[in-house]
Amino acid sequence: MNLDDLNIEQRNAVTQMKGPIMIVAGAGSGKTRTLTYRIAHLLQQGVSPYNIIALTFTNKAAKEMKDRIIDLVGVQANALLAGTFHSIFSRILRQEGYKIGYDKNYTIYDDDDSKKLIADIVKGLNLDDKNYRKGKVLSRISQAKCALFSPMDYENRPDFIAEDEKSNMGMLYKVYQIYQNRLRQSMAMDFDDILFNMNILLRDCKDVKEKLQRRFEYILVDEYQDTNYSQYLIVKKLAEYHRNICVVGDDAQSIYSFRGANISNILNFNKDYPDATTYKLEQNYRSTKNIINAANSIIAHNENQIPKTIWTANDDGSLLSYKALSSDREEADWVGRKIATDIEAGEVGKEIAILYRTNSQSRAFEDSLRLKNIPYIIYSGTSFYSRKEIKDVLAYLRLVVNHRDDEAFLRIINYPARGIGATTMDRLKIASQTMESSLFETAERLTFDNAFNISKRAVQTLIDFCTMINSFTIRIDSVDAYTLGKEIVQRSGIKTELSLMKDTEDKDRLENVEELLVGMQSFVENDEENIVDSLTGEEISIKDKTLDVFLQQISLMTSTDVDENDSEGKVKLMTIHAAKGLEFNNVYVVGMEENLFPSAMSFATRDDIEEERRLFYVAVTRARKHLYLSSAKMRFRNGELSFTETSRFVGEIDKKYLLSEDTRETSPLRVKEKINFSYTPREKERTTITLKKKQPLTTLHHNVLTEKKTTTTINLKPKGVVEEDDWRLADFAEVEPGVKVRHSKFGCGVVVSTEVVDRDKRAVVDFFQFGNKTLILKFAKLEIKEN
DNA sequence: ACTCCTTGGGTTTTT
DNA sequence: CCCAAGGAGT
Repeated sequence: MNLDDLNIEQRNAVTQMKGPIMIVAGAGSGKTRTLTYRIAHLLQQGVSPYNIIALTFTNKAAKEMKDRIIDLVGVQANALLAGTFHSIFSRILRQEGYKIGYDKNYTIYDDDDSKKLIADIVKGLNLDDKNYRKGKVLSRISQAKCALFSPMDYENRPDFIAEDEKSNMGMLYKVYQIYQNRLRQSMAMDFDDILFNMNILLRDCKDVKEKLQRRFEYILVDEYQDTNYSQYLIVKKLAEYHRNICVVGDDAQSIYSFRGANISNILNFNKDYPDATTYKLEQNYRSTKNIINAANSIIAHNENQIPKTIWTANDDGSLLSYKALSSDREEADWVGRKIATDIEAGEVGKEIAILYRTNSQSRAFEDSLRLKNIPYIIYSGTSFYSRKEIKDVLAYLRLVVNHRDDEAFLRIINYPARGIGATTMDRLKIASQTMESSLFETAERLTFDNAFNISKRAVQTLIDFCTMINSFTIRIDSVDAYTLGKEIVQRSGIKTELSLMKDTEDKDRLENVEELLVGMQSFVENDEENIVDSLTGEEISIKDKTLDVFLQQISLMTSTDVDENDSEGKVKLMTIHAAKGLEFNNVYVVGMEENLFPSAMSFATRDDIEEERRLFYVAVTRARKHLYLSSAKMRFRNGELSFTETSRFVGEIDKKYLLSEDTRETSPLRVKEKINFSYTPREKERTTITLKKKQPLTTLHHNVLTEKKTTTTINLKPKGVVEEDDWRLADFAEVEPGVKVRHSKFGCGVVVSTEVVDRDKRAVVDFFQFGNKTLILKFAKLEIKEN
C-alpha cells in the first residue's frame, strides 16, 4: 500500500487514527479509494479486522471494497465485517435476537408479504380498502418505523392520528398495531423491523450493547447522506464507546428521502461530535471538465447544500449532448444506434449505461438493443425473485425454515393443488386465531373430530402437508441449501406440476426454477462468504451453507448485487437510483421530460424537486467520458399517448457545456403546442384479445426471448353506431391503434396499427363497412371525435 | 374447488 | 399499460 496514491486531503482522512471524522466526498472524488485505504491502513497499524465494521450501500460495494483491501494488505482482511445495514444487522439479530423474542430462523417479509398481510388486516377490521390502500398503509407504517415510533408511540401522537384522519385512515394506528402483532406471531420482520429491532436490542440489552460497542473500535459508514433516523441511531450508539466513527457522504447525492433518509444526519454530524474533523474531497478523478462543469451548473439550482467546489484536472472532453426524439420508440432506437457506434468505436459494452427514472422505461431499450444484437443486462431489483414460480418455491423454503411464516403457508398450502380451498382455509384461520398459533402449527395439531368443522379429508391433507414440510425441516442443519432445495422442488410436486404443462410459458417457469437451483448451487459452492462470529468474538470463518442462510441472503439482495461474470461485456440498464455509486465511460440519461424526470409526484414541494435535481446530478456524474441526454415528444404511458415537454433540467445545464439538438421544428409528426396534453378515447367499450407475444425475460443469468400470453384491450364502439356530432380533423399523432376515426369516403373505423415510413406516418384502419385500408395520413383527411 | 375472464384502479425511486 | 381482485361458469 502506497499512501502516495492519495491526495493530501484523502491521505489525512486515511491516516487520522482517532476521533470522529466526516468526509464530505463529491462525486468521483475517490471516496471508495479513501475508505479502502483507511481500512487497509488501520489493519497495517495493527487493528484487528474483527474490530472494524464497514456499512455500505450494497453488498456488492462491500465485497469490492473487501477485495481491494485484500489486495492491499492480504487475506487477513477477510474477517472484516462489511455489508449493508440490513444484512449485517439481520445477521446480528439471528444471533442475539432471542433476547428480544426472536428465533434464529426468523423470516424476512418482503413488500409483497407485507402488503398481503395489510390487506388481510384491513379486511378483518372491516375497513374500506379504498381508503386504506395497502401501499399507502405500508409506506406510512414504514415511515413510523424508520423514525422509531412503535405502535404504542404512534397511538399517542395526536398529530399522526390527525394526519391519518385527513386521508381517511384514522384507524391506521390500529392497523399498525395488528400488523406488528401478526409479524411477531409469524416470527417475521419486515425490512424496517431489522433496523427497528436492532435499536431495541441496543436499548434493552445492555450486555449486547456493550459487547458491540467495545468490539467496533472503528466504524465506517458509506453514503451517510442516505441513512434514516433508525440507522443513524444504531451507528451513534455503536460509536459511543470508542468514538472512532468515520462517515462518508455527499449531501448533493441524497436521493432516498422517500424511504426515510434524512439529510440532516450529515448536516448535523458536527453537533453530535463537536470534536469531529471534516475532510472535503473536492477533486474529481472520474469525469471530464465538461461533465463536471455541467453537473455543477445543475446542482447550483438547489438552495440547500453544503458549499463546495468540485473540480477536475481531467481533459475538457466532449460536450454533453441532448437530443429530442419524436417518440419513445424513436428514442430507444436512437440510443440503440448510438450505442452500436460506441461499440464500433471500440467501447466495451459494460462501460455503457442507460439510466432512467422509472423501471417501466426499460422495455423500449431492451427491444432496441436486442434488435441490434447488443448484449445487455438489466439491473432491476427483484425481477427474477418476484416471479410467481420463484416465489412459490421460496415460500416452500421459507416454511421449511420457519413454520410460523403464515404468508408462506398461505401461498403454498394449495400449490400444487391438493384440494384445500377457501372454505377449509377460512376454518383453519378461525382455528388458528382461537388456538393463538400459526396456521402451520394449527394444521399440525388438528384432529379428525375438530371443533372447527374442517372435514376429515381436509384434515388428512393438511397433516400430510405438515409431515412433508417437517421431513425437510429436520434436515436443515445436516444438508446444504442446494441439496435440500432440489429435494423440495421435487417432492413438493412443483417440478411435476410444471413439467406436465405443455405451454411454452410453463417450460419457462420450469427453467426459472432450475435457474434458482443453480443459484443455490453457486451459493453453496462459493467459498468467499465469511462470517465472523459476532457473539463469541472468535475470529472464525464459518462456511454456513444452509437453507436459512441462503434465504436471508437473497431476501436482502440489492439490485446491483449481480455476479460480475453475468454482466461481463453487457450494456447496463438501470434506474438512476440503482446507479448510485457506479461509474461508466458512456452514460445515456433517457426520458428527459417534465412529469417523468422530474417526476410528476415531485411538484408539490421545493424539497421534492430538489431531490429530483440531486438525482439528475447523480445521473450526470456517473459518466467518465460521454454523456447523452434524450427525450421523446410523444410517449406511451399507462396505455395512453401523451405529449411531453422537455425536462426543466436540460435547460438548467449551462449552455457552454451542452450541444442541444431538438428535432421539433423538422419533425413530420409536429403536434399542436399543447403542454402535457393527453388523449383518451371517450368510448369505454373494450374488446379483449388474447395473443401470444414474444417478450424479453430476465433470468438470473441471462436474457432470453420467451412467448407470453398477453391480453390486449382495444377501445371501440359497437359496429354500426354512428355519431354525427363533434368531429374534427385529427392530428397525425392522435391517430394511434384503438382510436376511432372517420373518413370522407370510407366512413367510420378503428385504427389497427400505425408506422412511419420515410417521415410519413401511415395507418391501417379497419373500416366498419370497407374493412382494412392503409392510409397515408398526409393525404387522408381523417377525422377524430372531439372529447 | 378451480379456471378463466372481466373489471377496476394505480402508476417513482428500494432495503 | 400492468396488476390484482372478484365473478361467472365449469
